[in-house]
Amino acid sequence: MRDSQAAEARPYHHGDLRRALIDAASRLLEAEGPSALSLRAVAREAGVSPAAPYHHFKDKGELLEAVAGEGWTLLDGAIAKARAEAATPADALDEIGVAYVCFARENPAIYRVMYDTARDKEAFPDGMEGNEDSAYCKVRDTFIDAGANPNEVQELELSTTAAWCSAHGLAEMANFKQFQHLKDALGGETAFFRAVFKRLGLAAIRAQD
Amino acid sequence: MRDSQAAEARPYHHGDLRRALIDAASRLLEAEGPSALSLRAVAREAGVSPAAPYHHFKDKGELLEAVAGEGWTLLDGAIAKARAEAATPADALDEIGVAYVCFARENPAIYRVMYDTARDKEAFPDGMEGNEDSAYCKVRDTFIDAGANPNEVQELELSTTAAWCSAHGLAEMANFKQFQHLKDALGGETAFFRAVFKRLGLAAIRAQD
DNA sequence: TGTACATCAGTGAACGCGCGTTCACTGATGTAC
DNA sequence: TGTACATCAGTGAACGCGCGTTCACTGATGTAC
Repeated sequence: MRDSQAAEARPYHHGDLRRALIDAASRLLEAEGPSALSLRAVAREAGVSPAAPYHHFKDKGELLEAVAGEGWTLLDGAIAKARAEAATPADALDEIGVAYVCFARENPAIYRVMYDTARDKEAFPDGMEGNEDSAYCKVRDTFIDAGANPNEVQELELSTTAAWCSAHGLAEMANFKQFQHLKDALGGETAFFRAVFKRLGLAAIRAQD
Repeated sequence: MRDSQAAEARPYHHGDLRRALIDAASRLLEAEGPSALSLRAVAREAGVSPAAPYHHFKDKGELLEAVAGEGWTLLDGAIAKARAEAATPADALDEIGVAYVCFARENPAIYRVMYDTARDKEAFPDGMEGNEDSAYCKVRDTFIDAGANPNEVQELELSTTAAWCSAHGLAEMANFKQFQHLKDALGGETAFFRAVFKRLGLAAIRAQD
C-alpha cells in the first residue's frame, strides 16, 4: 500500500501493463471525455511513468486503436447476443439496432473513439470485411434469416448498410434534448430506440426481394 | 502588399474581422482537419494577432459555435433546394437525404464540428426546435407532402427522426473503403447514396399511416 | 468646420500549462552453462 | 543448484512545442460641442 494509486504493493514489473493501459484509457475516456485523453494521463491513471506506455505501444495512436478494437469486440458481442435472444428473425433486426444504440449510450466516449479511428482509416476495422464473424456480417445474415434473397448480393449489402447507418445515426443523436418528450411518451429510452427501428421498417425491407 | 498574408494592404481596422475569422476557421478545418484547429492558427490564417479574435468571440468555443452555425445554415439551404427541385414528394425524401450526405461529403470537417458542438450541447442547434424554417421541420413537412397523416404527430416525429439518423449515419461512413465496390457498381457516390435511401424506403414509411 | 476626447479594434509580448516523445538509467527476470 | 549475463520493462528528468488567454499598449474612428 505504499503507492497511492494501486491497491496492491505494485511490483516493479507490472505483469500486464498493456491490458492495464487499455483499461485505464477506457476509464478515463468515459470519465473525462475524449478530449481529456492524453498518453500522460493514461500512464498516470495506470500508476506508471509517462514513458512506460512506449514499451507497449508505438505511440498514442496505437493505444487509441487498441481501445477502439476492444470496443468493436464488445459491440460484436452485444449484437450477437441480441440476435440470439430475439423471438423471430424480423424482430432480430430491430433488436440488434436497439442493442447497438444501447451499447453506444453506455460507452459514449469509447464509441466515439471507435468511429474517430474508423473515419481516420476510412474503413470499418479489419474485422468487418473478410471476417464472417464480424458484426456487419451478422446483420447481413439476419436479413437472410428474415427472408432476404441471399443471391441478390447488392440488395443485401444495401439493406445492411442502410440498417447500420440508421443505428449509427441514432446512436450519435440519442441524447439530444429534442427527443426527450418522445422518450417520455414511449416509456423510456430503449422503447424510443425500438420505435425508431420499427418505424424504419427494417424487417419490411426484406419483403421487397 | 506589404503583408505576406493579405492580398490588399490591410488597414489597422479590419472591417469585418468576425466574418474573416469564421471563414479562416472553415478554410483551416477543411485543409488541416478538426484537430489542427486552434484559435492561434485561425488568427494566423486571418493575418491577425493571436489576441485579436477575443474582440469578437468570448473564447475558442464561441468561434467554433459560430462556424457550426454557419454550417447549419448551409445545410438548411441544401435541403430546401433538394426539396424544391424533386419531381414528387416521395422523391423529395430520398433527394433530401442525398443532398444531406453530399453536403457532409463536401464539407467533412465543418460537418464534424457541427455535430461535435451539437453533441456537447446534447441538442440540435436552436434553429431545429421551435423554428418552422429549420431543416428538421422541412423533412417532417416533406413526409406530410408525401402522404403522412399530419395529425399523427408521434409517428411523424419518429419517421423524421429515422430519416435524419439514416442520413447522418451514411454521411459519417460515406468514405469507408468497404463501400467502394458498391459505388463502382452503382455508377458513382451519389448513386450509392440514392440507392441506400431507396432501399430504406423512406417514402414507404408514410404508406403505413 | 475644427477640435477634444471616449471608445473601439487592433498589437505583440508574456504567462503557465500539459502535451508527446526521447534519453540514459536501473531493477527484475529468465536462461545457458 | 549456482552463477553470469542478456534481455526486458520499468523510471524520472528533460526536450521543445503550440496552445488559450491576459495584459498594457496604441492606432483609428466617430461623436459632442
